[in-house]
Amino acid sequence: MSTEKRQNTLFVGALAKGLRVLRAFDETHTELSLTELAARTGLDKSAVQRLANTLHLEGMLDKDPATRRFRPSHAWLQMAYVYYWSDPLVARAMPRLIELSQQLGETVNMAELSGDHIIYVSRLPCKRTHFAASVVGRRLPALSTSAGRAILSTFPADERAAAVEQWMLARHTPHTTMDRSEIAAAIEEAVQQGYAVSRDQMILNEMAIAAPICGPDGRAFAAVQCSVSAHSWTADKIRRNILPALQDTANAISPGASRS
Amino acid sequence: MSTEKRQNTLFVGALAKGLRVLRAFDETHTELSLTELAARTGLDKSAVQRLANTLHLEGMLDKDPATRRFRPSHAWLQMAYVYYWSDPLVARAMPRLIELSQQLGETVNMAELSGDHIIYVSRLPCKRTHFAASVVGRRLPALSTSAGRAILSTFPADERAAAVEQWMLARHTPHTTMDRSEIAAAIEEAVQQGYAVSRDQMILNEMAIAAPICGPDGRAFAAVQCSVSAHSWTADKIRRNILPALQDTANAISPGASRS
DNA sequence: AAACAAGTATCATAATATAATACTTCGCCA
DNA sequence: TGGCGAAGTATTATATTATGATACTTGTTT
Repeated sequence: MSTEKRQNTLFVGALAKGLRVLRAFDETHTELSLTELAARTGLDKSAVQRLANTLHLEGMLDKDPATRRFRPSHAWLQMAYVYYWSDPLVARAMPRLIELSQQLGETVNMAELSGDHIIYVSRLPCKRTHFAASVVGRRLPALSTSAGRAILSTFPADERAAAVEQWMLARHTPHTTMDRSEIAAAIEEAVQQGYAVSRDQMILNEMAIAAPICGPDGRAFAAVQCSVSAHSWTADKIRRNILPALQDTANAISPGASRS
Repeated sequence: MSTEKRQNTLFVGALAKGLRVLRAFDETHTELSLTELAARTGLDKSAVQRLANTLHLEGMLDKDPATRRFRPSHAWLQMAYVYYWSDPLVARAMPRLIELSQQLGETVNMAELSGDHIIYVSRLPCKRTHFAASVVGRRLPALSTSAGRAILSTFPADERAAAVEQWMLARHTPHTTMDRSEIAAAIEEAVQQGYAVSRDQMILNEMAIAAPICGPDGRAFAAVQCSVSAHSWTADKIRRNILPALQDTANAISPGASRS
């Protein structure tokens, strides 16, 4: 794309284009034809033909013989499997997250910071919920999530300020906070309390509470989060019934804490 | 690799090599240096340098600035996220799997057939368990799993026979059944009963029971599975306490069944 | 049945991936 | 501390190979 990359002899354009084909698939584009791929990637029809064909032969894309449309293959799931083994936090956290979800009987998630987004790494749904809330790998703007705010609350003040100013925001519900000073206030509250609570940010009637998972330096890179329905919970009830176990779990996961 | 692919003008070698770099990572190789990548892929050092660098720039590989080693990035998780949206079975199954796991209080999985393997698509762990058993995307030889056998049990007799004969087997525990006639017998039992039970196949002291998720033609392509500890369960208790709900769930998920 | 759109195949051309090599940095052991 | 060796990084001439225009085939629509 940018000239720097193209000029660089250490950059393999064909590979980058292949990845662009893979990235053409998303939540709303789960099955794409050749021409749709060409349109979405901005690549030449012939190029897409060759790239998609290669990805198909290599098992990265399934092809419906009837419609000739491409879909993500099981290999996309396997990539997550390999990721899990590569992330030491997951192995450390999993047993405690399971315990927590059993104890609370409510949906428990773990999220990691990924640029200015958080990404859900582990999800243990306990209640029927909106599909997107039960699937790993989802990325959301960190500023709009309790997990992101909990993580940010462990950063030095200047970094917090920079993040609140610059990190992206996107409206997901009519009540998503788009006012950055409000977000700053929420984060400062999290700094004081050691946890973050949010409401109606991503889904209506969803309340979430998150506690940071801190490294030895006190800086968080992940958070344990619990989301509940506002129909059956209040902020106060959450603080009384969820917060203690949530915080214990986050602390137990934090590297530096004693083993099991 | 094979000459057919290389000769084909519709095959982009550079992309295939890039994928080979990605596939160099697995459970036991979660972090690789340039030279290790070259060794594992069989590619030239310079080629790996260019490919890995491209994957890094495109956000597919993280690079530890200190050790210069590459690791799978969060993008690997996002691929799973996109996969989930592309697989209609997942959306259909998720709420019922959650319900089932809550009802049973035991680990519930959904697996799909993928060649001669099954792949875990959804996992709802309820008890502390071995890490690999709590992570999606794991592929296991279908013949050695209750899910695989349950799926196979819905196939016509000749296909069952061919699978039992040809599909791969791998020893995972001292008790993994390596005798194909024993496996054939287990599958015939599943044909009669409509579900499959297995024991000690992948993990010692693990018992599993699986019911097929069938298409309108009666042929299964996935299964709901429940795994429990042999310390607290017997085959009989499983049949009494787990099977009914498990089968109801599998049937409810099967396309053609009435909605919700 | 005709017309069109989408998928597939072919090919000359030039762009670009290649791999040899040289350079730099890092870690190890004397 | 200093020097050796291995690993990572950068450069370049060469020819492999990706490109995209074009022609062909299929199958869908009106």
